[in-house]
Amino acid sequence: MEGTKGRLIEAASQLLDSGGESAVTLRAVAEAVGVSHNAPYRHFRDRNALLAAVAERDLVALSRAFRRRRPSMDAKGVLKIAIMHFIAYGRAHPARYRLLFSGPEVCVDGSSMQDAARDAFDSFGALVAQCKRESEGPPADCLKLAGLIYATVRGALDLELSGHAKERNGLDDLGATVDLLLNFIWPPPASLGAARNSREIVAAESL
Amino acid sequence: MEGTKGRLIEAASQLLDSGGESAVTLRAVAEAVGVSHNAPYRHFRDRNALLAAVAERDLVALSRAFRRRRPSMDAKGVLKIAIMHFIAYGRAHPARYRLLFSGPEVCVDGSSMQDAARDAFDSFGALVAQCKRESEGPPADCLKLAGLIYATVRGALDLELSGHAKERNGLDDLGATVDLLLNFIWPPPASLGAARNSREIVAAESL
DNA sequence: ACCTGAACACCGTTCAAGT
DNA sequence: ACCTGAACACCGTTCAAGT
Repeated sequence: MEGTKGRLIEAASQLLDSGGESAVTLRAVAEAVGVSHNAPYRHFRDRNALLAAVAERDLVALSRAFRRRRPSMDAKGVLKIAIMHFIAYGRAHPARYRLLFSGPEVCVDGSSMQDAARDAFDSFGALVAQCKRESEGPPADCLKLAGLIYATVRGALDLELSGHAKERNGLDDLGATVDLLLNFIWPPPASLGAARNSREIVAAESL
Repeated sequence: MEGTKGRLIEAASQLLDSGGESAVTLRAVAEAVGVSHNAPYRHFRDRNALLAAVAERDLVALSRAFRRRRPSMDAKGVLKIAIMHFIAYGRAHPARYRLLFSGPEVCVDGSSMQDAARDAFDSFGALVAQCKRESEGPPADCLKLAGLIYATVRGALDLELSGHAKERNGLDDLGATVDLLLNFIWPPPASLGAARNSREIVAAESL
């Protein structure tokens, strides 16, 4: 983590947080680290490669969070915590979050960032698989289910970060939107008249 | 639509399609229209304002598509067509699509782009409301439902456009992902052993 | 192996004029 | 009201050297 390369990545991360992507100028990054304005070219092919390195580092951190064990919790709880961690990351570092998913501009083909993204999704998929094992679930393919949840969380978070999530379009409460989806997939125990048929009640008992 | 202003917007749109956002340089736009490199400043406050104008124009077109009447079709069919239209737009014009939702960078506060975005979502919400009226649905708030569907479609489409949707993460088929969600919300008629209880069968009859 | 300084082409933006 | 040309500060990138 020491060495100029690591410090360049760290400086770029901080500039993303403080000023957005447009503030991440190779010259500003270099100055923050204390090297000449083109020293970064000894460590990264170009500006996009530096941004990709930042993204990869965050993806690895997300993967690790998704894989964290929580012994005293059921699978659905673990999944929800993971989702909330993801949301918290996006809210705290919107510019970096956007970087992870900003298409081929940054995501140089064949880079290790692709691997990191795959790894993060796999870890997420494992959480969904565990839910499917523990709860009475729908007959849907587990992979498709993970993809659906992942897409919804990302979509709702993107909408919030772009300022398009307002009260008037039912997206003001990110947690509520995610809960709505999860409750469609794994209906919760009967309560408040939400139970509409015996299947749901049986599912509730089986918890 | 004639006049330099309209032609600047059109030129910017084409540059977005052909070269991505980084290709939309005020100088390139001006040259495409045949004016001097800073004539755009007579029509737009700065580069972001021009991009916002492109986004607003696309949002208006989307609104209109969402409001299009389709007399011989049930509400769920109309909703699915609207979603597919949205997806087709994103696939055909990825850079412009991304522009619609790229946060406060482009979306100048107080601009009419905000209004256009609200209008587009309202039109979409009306389609969902019609579905709720026609089909036996869940007890969820209609606005929240529209928000959930909107977020999922956007999330799945974003993932596809950024190249993160692969077969291995269950997001390779955008239509399938959307169907999966819609079938959770409004269970389809019994078929292929998908019906699990009487509620679903009753719902099927009521179509 | 890593860094520096000068240089090039390009860009957003401003300003003083022009019609 | 709309446009032009020159100018400024800034940026990514390259290159010839330096240690």
